[in-house]
Amino acid sequence: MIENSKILLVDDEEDILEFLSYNLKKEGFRIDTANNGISALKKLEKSKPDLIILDVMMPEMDGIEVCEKIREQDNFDDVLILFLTARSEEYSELAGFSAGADDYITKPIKPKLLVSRVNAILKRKRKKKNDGPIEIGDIHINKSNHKLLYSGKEIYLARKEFNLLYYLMTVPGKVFTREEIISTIWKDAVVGDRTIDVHIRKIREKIGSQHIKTIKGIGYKFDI
Amino acid sequence: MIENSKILLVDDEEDILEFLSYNLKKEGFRIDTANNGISALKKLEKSKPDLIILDVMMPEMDGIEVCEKIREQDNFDDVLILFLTARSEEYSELAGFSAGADDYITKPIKPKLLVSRVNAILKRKRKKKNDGPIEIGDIHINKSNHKLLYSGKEIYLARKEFNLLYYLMTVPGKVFTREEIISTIWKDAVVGDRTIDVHIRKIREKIGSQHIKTIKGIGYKFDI
DNA sequence: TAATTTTTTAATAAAATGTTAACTAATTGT
DNA sequence: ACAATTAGTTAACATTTTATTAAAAAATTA
Repeated sequence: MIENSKILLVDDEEDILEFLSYNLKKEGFRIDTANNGISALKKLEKSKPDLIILDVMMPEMDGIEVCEKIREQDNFDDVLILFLTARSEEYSELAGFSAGADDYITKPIKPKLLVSRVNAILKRKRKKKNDGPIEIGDIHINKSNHKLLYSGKEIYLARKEFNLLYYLMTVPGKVFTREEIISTIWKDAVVGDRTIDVHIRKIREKIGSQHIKTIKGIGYKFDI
Repeated sequence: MIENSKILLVDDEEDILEFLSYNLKKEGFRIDTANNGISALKKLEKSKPDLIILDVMMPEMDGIEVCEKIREQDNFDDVLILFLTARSEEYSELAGFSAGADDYITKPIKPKLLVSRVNAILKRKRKKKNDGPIEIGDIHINKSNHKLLYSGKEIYLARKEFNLLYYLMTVPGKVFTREEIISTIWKDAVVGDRTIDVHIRKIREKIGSQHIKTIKGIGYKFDI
């Protein structure tokens, strides 16, 4: 998926467009280019990029302005925007973020860094979606800092345990089938049914079994 | 810090409260709401938000007035205030700033822009506040003179070590993922994961390992 | 430029986590 | 009640992730 992502490059300097293009194409990205803000805004509709790499310094319409214009539109809410800035322009970091940028890279651009940043940002996009903190009764679970509070005290869960409990807590009361659980917690691995049981057991060991109910023949649910 | 920030939303329209709430919770913010100025002022004390998002147009007491009332109080000097205004109300921008607002967003609200504004404004606050010295228990770290005091005696850390420790200490208790660490400490180079381990080890060598905890599969945190 | 320090990497050891298999216990349908 | 099915438990084993070295590379200082 990441390799197939489409990227729109916007810069007034042809050299830089080529440099970026070359390095990103090599990684398997699909590339469109524009050499000014106006043209970028026009191309958006057709190109439907996943990510826009935008030079801050451009004549006529600067990157910040282009970014704001994009964010004003309804249909490009989730396009990612990455700024290119000169190293010195400290100011543009904050200005860029408040205009709605997702990240920035400083020039001079190092190919390796560019690629890893682009990969990271695209990966993050798909991950983010649903991982806000959840508070149910006495249990607070927070994915962003991997913390579980149970009656106010912190309890450590290993990663799989944590993800499993978090998943069950996303919809309290709903019975998650084993199939559902496996297909979200074990995205790219094949595991046996007993494996889930073992993890459930470990969770129960730590937070008691009053909240996690077994629905025999179906699956598990988190109950208040 | 940013992910865990608490935000108080104040609007008389239930729809908007819900819309804001949904989009900000998704990003990991803790949310409180109030549907008028009076109630907001009451909730302030208990809620202790980092940021207040305030609709300008509300019946009875408008946002400007609420903002002024907040700024009159002593204990909410550093709470951030962000206004929601209709696009047309040019006037309210000025009035808002002179009432003590930190930024404003025009309706209709674009989720992506909202989130990035909120992040930007919180980041700005943190930068201002937190580039200074941090004291946690026995450890004093000061970026401006690159000094670390541990139980009163000075300990020398190389630059990367220092920056890494400082970064972890900005939000004690928060687990920083390797990704987060790399994208802030290694802004301008691509390094392998083992590199972090080595730096962590060197820090532990100097200040002991009771404070810096490994959360396997996730990252590291500084604990009191 | 040489010397020194810092940073990164690579190889390997250690530790924690994750999975399975074999067995037991509980529940369900007949 | 009794078989059949499903879940729970445990400990061994496999896998993944981190810790530790030492040494190479890069950056800094003298």
